Amino acid sequence: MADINTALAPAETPARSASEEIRDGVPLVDLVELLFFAYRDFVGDPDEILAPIGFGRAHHRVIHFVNRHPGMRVTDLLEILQITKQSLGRVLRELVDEGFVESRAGAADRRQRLLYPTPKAEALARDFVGIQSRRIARALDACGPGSEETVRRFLLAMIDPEDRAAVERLIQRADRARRARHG
Amino acid sequence: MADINTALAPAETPARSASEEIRDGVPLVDLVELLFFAYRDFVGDPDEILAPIGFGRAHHRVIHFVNRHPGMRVTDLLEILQITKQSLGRVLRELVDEGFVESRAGAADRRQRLLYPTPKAEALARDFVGIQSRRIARALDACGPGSEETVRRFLLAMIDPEDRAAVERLIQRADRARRARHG
DNA sequence: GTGTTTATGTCAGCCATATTGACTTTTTCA
DNA sequence: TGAAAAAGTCAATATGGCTGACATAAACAC
Repeated sequence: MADINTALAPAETPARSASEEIRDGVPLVDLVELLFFAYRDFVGDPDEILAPIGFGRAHHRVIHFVNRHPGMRVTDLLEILQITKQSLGRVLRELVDEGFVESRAGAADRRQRLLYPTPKAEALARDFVGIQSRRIARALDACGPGSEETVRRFLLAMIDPEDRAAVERLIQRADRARRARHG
Repeated sequence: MADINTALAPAETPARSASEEIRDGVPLVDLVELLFFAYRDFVGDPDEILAPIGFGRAHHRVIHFVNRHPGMRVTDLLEILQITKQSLGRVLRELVDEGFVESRAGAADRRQRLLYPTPKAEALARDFVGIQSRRIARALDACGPGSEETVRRFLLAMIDPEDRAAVERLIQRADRARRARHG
């Protein structure tokens, strides 16, 4: 198992793998671990809301994306979550059965099932985004002014390049729709 | 289900929940989704390395932390991963059986089992950190100078306040040990 | 129009990772 | 000497994934 890091190291620098790289005083391996801990607590937030109603994190993800991007096709959701339709199937059926998600045939293409949140799901999704946004707002407060844009660019650039444009379009479309509703 | 966001809104601002908050032009909900996509791809990186050897993400996490913090107690690992000892048990047994982790009794307290990586695990861990560090380095390149420290502070502040000091100590101790080894 | 492709859904079986609860062994320590 | 701590184990269960096979309805291509 050859170490491709050392193999790629430029000749003029000392043999030092990317795992030992330090940038501006910050070892990158520290950021690897901090991202692990940050995400661990970030996804733990919705658990308090989910536990009483008997839903899990899979339900949280579906409710979030269906609420934020109403009218999304099943295929779109599969691509976002990167799971199989069989995996999504069970979760989605429960959400439809219990009145959190509505599935309507597409107007233009009636094969499609477009997914919409019910008022129950909208309330739940607001709570999810609320608790996670407050965590993010607190963290940005600790970073000084202008950090919002730095963090946004960092997270976007962390996404696989081939998916990045699609994610940007998805988010921009959702923001535009929200502005149209609320000003 | 009362919306505690609006309940907490200061009187002088319009009634706008945290889920609609915009800071410096960046809607916080965008950061919620970007963090989801960023982490999705970030944890996908090690899969390429794991698949051929029949290990999963649970094995990755254990190998990473045992390698980065050698001599860690089982209890420490349980607290970091926030799983039960029964869950860890199976994964750890596999890693010990296949010669990736060594478990030695503590010198001072012989009840403790201190965990050490074998050379095999060290090589694997270097590859894990390498591939994830390269993703982070690429992302930092997209953020301009000084973003390293902003991102570090952001991620640290995302961690639950009661765990933050422990995480900082853990990372600082590992960095000191690494400097002692490599200069 | 007929045939292929697409979007969706479903059945069946399986795997990885997590859980709770009960219990044991070894060792430390008051 | 007895309680408490660190670790390990057995059993049963839940969740959230997976592959493979197959079905249906609608769109589309020729």
